[in-house]
Amino acid sequence: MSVTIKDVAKAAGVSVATVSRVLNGSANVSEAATKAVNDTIKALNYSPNFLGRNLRKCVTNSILVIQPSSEHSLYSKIIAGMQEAAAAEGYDIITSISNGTPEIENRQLNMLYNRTVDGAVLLGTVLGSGTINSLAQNYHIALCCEGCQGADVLTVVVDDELGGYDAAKALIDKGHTKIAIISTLSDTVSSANREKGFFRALEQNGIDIPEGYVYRGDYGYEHGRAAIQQFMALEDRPTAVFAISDLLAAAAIKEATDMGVKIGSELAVIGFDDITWCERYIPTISSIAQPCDEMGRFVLKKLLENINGKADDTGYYTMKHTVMLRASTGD
Amino acid sequence: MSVTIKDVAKAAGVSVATVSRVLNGSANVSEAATKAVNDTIKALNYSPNFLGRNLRKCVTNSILVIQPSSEHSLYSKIIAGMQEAAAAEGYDIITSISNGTPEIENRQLNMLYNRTVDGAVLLGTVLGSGTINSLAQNYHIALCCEGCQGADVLTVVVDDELGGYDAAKALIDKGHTKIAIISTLSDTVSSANREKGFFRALEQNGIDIPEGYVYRGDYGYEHGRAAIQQFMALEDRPTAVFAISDLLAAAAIKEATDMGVKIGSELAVIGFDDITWCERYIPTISSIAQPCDEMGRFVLKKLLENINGKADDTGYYTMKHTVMLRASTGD
DNA sequence: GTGAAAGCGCTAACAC
DNA sequence: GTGTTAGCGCTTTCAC
Repeated sequence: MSVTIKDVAKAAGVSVATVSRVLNGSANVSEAATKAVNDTIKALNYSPNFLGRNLRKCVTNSILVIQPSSEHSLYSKIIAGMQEAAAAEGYDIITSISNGTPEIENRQLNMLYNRTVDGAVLLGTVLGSGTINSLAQNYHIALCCEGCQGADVLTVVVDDELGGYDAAKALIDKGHTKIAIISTLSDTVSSANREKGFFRALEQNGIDIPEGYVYRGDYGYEHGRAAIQQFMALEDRPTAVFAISDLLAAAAIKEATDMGVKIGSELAVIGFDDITWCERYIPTISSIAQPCDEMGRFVLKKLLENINGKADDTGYYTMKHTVMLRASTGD
Repeated sequence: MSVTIKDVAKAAGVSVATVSRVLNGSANVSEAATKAVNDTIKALNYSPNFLGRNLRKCVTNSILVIQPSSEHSLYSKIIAGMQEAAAAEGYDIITSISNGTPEIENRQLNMLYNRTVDGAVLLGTVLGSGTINSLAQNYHIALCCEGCQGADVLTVVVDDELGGYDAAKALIDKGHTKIAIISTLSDTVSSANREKGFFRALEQNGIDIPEGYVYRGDYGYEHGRAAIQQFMALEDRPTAVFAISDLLAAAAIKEATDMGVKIGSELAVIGFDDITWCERYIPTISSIAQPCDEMGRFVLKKLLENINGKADDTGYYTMKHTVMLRASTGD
């Protein structure tokens, strides 16, 4: 069917071994042979079949990245960083989308079992520590964006606690004392930590938070709207809101705007992640920016070190965020 | 290193052929043998190495999808449809991001050359017809979202011309006669067709369009803003705008809002694609919705038919859009 | 500097 | 119903 290394060898008048050597840039090949091989490769339009190569070498030079959704610019930016670091070492990144369901995520991990990839990075995984730890025993994996309590694997996340703290601090610095939070019922480490930081800042500043100022739903857009309905129905309305994700912040802004509440002056809103739409929204949304590019590059570099046996790092790394103040928190 | 089919055969007391038969659900295996094999597979925690299988069978059961960006919900939705159709036939989808640059797109096509995938779908490709046609001679590929003039390959797109027509028609039906367009200088088939449909609707309704009502830049957000600046500086301002993408529509809305122009009443805006943020934006954005899921399923089904030799379809298919009217075009 | 040959893990004739 | 074996395309040891 297609042209193989044998065809090249025959046409070039050398052995397959020599062709292979040229292909892999091996030292001991005469200049004449190298030229002959390269010429016939071009002439026959040959490209090596990686299935053969990979089978032989027991590596694939590709890394699987599983993301819950492909619509989240946070993930996109992190993956861009990964691609950069991967390319630098001759690796390919291939991505797949789990929809945030453990079944699909598990199915996609098959690529690890069947040796189609050399390792995997799980973005915002929904798997439990048991699964992850047993996985890590046989394969090279890393977590990014979302840690997993009790998982003993390479993990790279933003400092969620400090981010939550700084979000609250930004609101406090603007003079707010009636500060609400839109969080989630899910027990992800990231949201728990963002919450924790938020409450720490409030406590540290002697601000207490009435029960009605806390809304917990899930990550869906409707919950941002529902939160605002709850807050605005209170006798003593909050003047500022921290949403643990930008999507929830956008939803909150939308709902408040629809209710005639003026964002910025009457109600300050700050989100988390700094997704692309923050600066496109009306008004632009203040947020806590994750160092996406850096996180992506870092986790991939570390993972490749593990894969190549240069390290065996199961460290938990937190990276520094940036506070982005925009119109949604007023001038 | 890892457990192979041989190990399973030995442990189960059968030949590798029998194990392979069980693995592939082949008929002629006794119940006893099947049980023995399945038990040892479980006991040894065996999973087949696909590199071996794929090399032998000369197939990988995976399809590459190249997208310009992973931040565009249009692509995400289409890929979701593809994944559905692929899974139904036992295929995996793997995606990669080209950043809309031919160099990266070309590099990613290596997976086709080196037999890592059985075929590829190019979303919004930036490659020329020459490249695509020669590619199609040796590999199974399809285009989706964005056609390519002169490319003789399976193509699935929305009916851009009719979409542009209907967008203009929606504005005309609202009583507008001063209608501007934000388009692009790039020569993509999709934007050309959207424009064409737009002008056809205007002409058909006896509306002519002053030079200043046409803005052409690129797909970037800033261009939506620049367009509004151009329009609002005119003596005779337009009362409605068609933007050939939702991003440009959002930018236009943002700029107009910043200028104090009331969207909906003073200026109607309609976009194209119906990305997720259309219904989250303030105001919500009217748009022309592509039938993403259907397009994804369809193109993949067709591609797999080509791959499996059931067809050799290089057809150009256009799918029907839906007009979504929201707040940005007024009540 | 080069070639012969073994073998990576698997499937599919083919023989029984 | 089951086993033996060739071979997919490649790399790499081992001779020379």
